[in-house]
Amino acid sequence: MATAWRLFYRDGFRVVGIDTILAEAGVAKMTLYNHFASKEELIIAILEQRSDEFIAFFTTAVEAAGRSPTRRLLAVFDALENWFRSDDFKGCAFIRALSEYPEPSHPIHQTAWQHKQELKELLLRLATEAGARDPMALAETLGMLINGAIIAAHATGKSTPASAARTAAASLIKLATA
Amino acid sequence: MATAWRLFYRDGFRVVGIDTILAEAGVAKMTLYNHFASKEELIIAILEQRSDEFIAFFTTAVEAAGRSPTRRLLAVFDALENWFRSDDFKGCAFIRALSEYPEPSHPIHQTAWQHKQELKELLLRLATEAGARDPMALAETLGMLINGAIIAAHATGKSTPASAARTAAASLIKLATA
DNA sequence: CGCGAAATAGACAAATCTGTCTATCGACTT
DNA sequence: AAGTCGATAGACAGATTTGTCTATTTCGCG
Repeated sequence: MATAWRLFYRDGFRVVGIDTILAEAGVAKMTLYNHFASKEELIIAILEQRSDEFIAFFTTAVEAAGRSPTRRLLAVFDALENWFRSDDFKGCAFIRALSEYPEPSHPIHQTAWQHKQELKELLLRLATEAGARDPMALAETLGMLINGAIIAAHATGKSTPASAARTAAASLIKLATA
Repeated sequence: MATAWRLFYRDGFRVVGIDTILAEAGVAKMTLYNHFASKEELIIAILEQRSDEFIAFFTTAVEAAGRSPTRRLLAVFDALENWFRSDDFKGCAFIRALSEYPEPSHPIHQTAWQHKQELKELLLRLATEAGARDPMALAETLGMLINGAIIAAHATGKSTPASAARTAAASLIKLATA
């Protein structure tokens, strides 16, 4: 699964074949198909695993930011910047999965979107902590800002979209809690 | 090219084969390859064509919004909502192209990103008109908001992200021009 | 030590992919 | 009316795709 993740994230879900993954991982084909019924199920399992790791990554950053609700919210954007700076950053696998499987009813599309919803729930909790007038609206707005920043960082290869998003987020938080 | 666009947008660039497009369009294979050297070139030509149409779509909406700079900026978000409401809306083909060809140096990736840059330049002009203190920063922030809204609208099938983004945009514009 | 379960290599099916090539046909122009 | 240029159908190459099947080997555990 580690090999599958690496290749999928590097090149894309559709373009990477089962054979390539198996050859690189040194695993026989039947071993894979004894654990997963199809490539689709493998992708879903990987996305679910990565979703947990990702939420944990942000949660850790939030917890390390102390108790100030605003600071905790902004910690998400600082974590974003660190992520953008990592060498193998190639955008968000979930956004990319949404795009590679554009049909909203597709299981992979839904799994990817579920992750985005979970992240929005984290933002919702933080927005509520911060005493926002409309926490749901604030969470959704910040979520959109985050996804937009990820796309910009991916295409440009720079981490600057994170701080731009952070600045905007700070303004929006201030307005929403004033 | 119309058929190619329809199928690519409906199902994805990688998943739709040349043969499928040709069969549906009633065009011979050599005709295609006399005009384009490869599938990649076809995709790039389509993206460039759609980019022009898209910029025109937003420009028209802006011009129809009158002369108030703020209203003109917000007209972009109203146009967004109309777009989300259309029946065959399946997200942004350019974001999807960025995801399907995740390598930033890939010609298709670059073409798709170029469109996003052109849209940002439109926003930059409007932000300058509006007298923003840092027009570039405002344009980039609004651009991120737009891309985030597109993703949310695609995954949920609803047009509500447009108005959420519009509200946030209105706040940010007010702050940036105060 | 031996048994059972799991992993392995590798052939195989059946379909699909992009791109090339040839030979025929049709339409437009001079 | 003849010649030219482009479109067409369709075969073809060569590679690749997911998933199945079989037969062998390896490993862990009692």
